Amino acid sequence: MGQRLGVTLGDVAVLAGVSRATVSRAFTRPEMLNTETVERVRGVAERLGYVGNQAARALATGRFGNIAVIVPDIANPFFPPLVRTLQSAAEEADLAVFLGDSDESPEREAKLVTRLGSQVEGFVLASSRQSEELIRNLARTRPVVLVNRDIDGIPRVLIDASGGMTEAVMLLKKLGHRRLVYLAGPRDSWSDQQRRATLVETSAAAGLAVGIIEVGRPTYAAGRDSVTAIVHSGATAAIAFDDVVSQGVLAGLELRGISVPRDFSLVGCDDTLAALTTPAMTSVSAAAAAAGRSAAELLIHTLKNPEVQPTVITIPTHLVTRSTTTQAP
Amino acid sequence: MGQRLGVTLGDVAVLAGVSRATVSRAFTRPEMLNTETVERVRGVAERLGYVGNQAARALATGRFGNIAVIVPDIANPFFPPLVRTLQSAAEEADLAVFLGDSDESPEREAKLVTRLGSQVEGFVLASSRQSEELIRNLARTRPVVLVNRDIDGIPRVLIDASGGMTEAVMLLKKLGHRRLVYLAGPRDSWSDQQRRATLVETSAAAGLAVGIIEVGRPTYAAGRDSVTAIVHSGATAAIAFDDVVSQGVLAGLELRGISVPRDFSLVGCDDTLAALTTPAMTSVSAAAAAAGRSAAELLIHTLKNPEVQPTVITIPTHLVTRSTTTQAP
DNA sequence: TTGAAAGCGCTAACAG
DNA sequence: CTGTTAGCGCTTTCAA
Repeated sequence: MGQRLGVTLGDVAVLAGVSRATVSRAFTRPEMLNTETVERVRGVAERLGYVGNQAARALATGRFGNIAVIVPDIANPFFPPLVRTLQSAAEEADLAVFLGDSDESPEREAKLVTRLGSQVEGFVLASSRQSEELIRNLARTRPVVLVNRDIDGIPRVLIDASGGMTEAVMLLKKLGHRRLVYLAGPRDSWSDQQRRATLVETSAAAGLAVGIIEVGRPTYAAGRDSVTAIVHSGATAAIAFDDVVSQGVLAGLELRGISVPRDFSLVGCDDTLAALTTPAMTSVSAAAAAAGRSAAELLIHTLKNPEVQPTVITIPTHLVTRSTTTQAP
Repeated sequence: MGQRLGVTLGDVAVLAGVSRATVSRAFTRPEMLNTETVERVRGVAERLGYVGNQAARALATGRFGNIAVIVPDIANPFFPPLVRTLQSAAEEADLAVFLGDSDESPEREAKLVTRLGSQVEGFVLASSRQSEELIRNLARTRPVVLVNRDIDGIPRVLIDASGGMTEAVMLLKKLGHRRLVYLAGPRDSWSDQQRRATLVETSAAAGLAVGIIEVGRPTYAAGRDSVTAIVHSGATAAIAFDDVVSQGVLAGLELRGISVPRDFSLVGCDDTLAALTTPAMTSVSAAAAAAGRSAAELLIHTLKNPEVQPTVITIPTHLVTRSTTTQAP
């Protein structure tokens, strides 16, 4: 059996000379009670250091006061700002947040979801790698908000990279580049699919050739190691899935004595690291912090109004031109 | 009253033709049961999609199956790798993890702790900004593991920067620098206190002058803005509280036309960003990922053996020499 | 405005 | 090996 581990509502009740129901109400429905009763009860509670037991409350109400955010890789610089604002917004609504890192694996993501499912009000799935079916099933159970995943009928916030990507292609064309490569990210990432598709279309429309190099998991090392393939491709400019990859490419290029932007132009994505490198990278903006806040607000709103139509919030992007793009050699 | 929101243990029980206790045991103590009973029960559970209710379990056992990790700023690149390994290790022990971001505020940290206190087994406080007293009180309640905070009697993992710092001072001396500055971080950070103290001592011993510039919250902007003070100080080399600050300084210096390392030498700390910059920064190593894993293991171990002596794990550091340190001008 | 009592879903003695 | 029973701490009808 569970053993007592702190001050309980009952303790407060006896000391305040009221019933347990009254103590409960003093916190959850003070307007039902005599003002002085509320004050007395709260005073006693304070003195005793009473902290409500969430588990018991959850059991009684069916509400947990928790949400979960799942990300593929918290070490990828895109996610920390997102998680940060998310948690901050959640805190304001008195929600605690579980963090799950799926390590880019759909299976681990699914496991996290079931593990957390029994103690959260709702989920924010950021860049979910799971199948649409699984996500739909989950969403039937409880509120789900997606970030950078586009599933009809489920509330979501999408960072629409197509704007920035298109600008990038146009810029590169104007600079005289004829042959580009896209350093593609994880295949089950919606962001990658969108970026890839935009790039292919826009390049075709602009009359530019575009090769695709799969780097898989978007890491610095993967970017650096893709340089061989880049050189092989004969391209004079590259657009990377994200800034981490892009930064790896930058390093790999320099390692080979290929100077950026003199010999080669480079565009990143997400603008997470771009301003920090030397030369500062041209990158597509991505407002991860804003996305986190929107996701939290969307979830909280859905929690309160379960019947609302699924909303989709689109965050537009643009190209931030810095020093890694210039005239084709 | 709470309303049923899913398949309960009772549902499984009737369908499997056993008591609820048996269903419970089929999951928590299968060795007590007939193998075939276990299989039958689990089969039924599976078919029904039964997922145990954590709140109820927690209420009955007093155990929650959750831990919390609190960080001052998840967007600071030191923490994501730490949180990542922490969560991964926790997952292996079937513990879910709450993430709290205190935004460098002791008050918010305290609030998070009380908010989460009623649903976690234990805490990992990373770079806690709280008073020693509060932490001691908390530790009386439930297991607490500290990261980069040195409180006697509480299990902790400390990244000991003194090794790397000392090497840095020695290197700079050898390179002919006579006057250094330390770009100091948050005052209530143990790491800062340790780095500051080491630097002052070592420099004195080495016969070098060392100025201290407070940058407060360790951000890129703060680092960049500290350059005026650096120039004023007359120093020829700087050691920064962390790589974020250091990177800001690097940018600020370049902005003023001060070339690193030609005109000025720079050492970062934590080695989070150092390898990524151009020029690559000399920095003190810091193994955040290892710290996260150790912290998780320490907490899990404490959870299982409540009576053990408080352990302290010290992670040594060293200087990683790259390109931002050279002969004094 | 307050109290009594039932119950949320699960676990753990204690019997058998 | 399995069932019965009594809670874990809280909320919420229902009555007073």
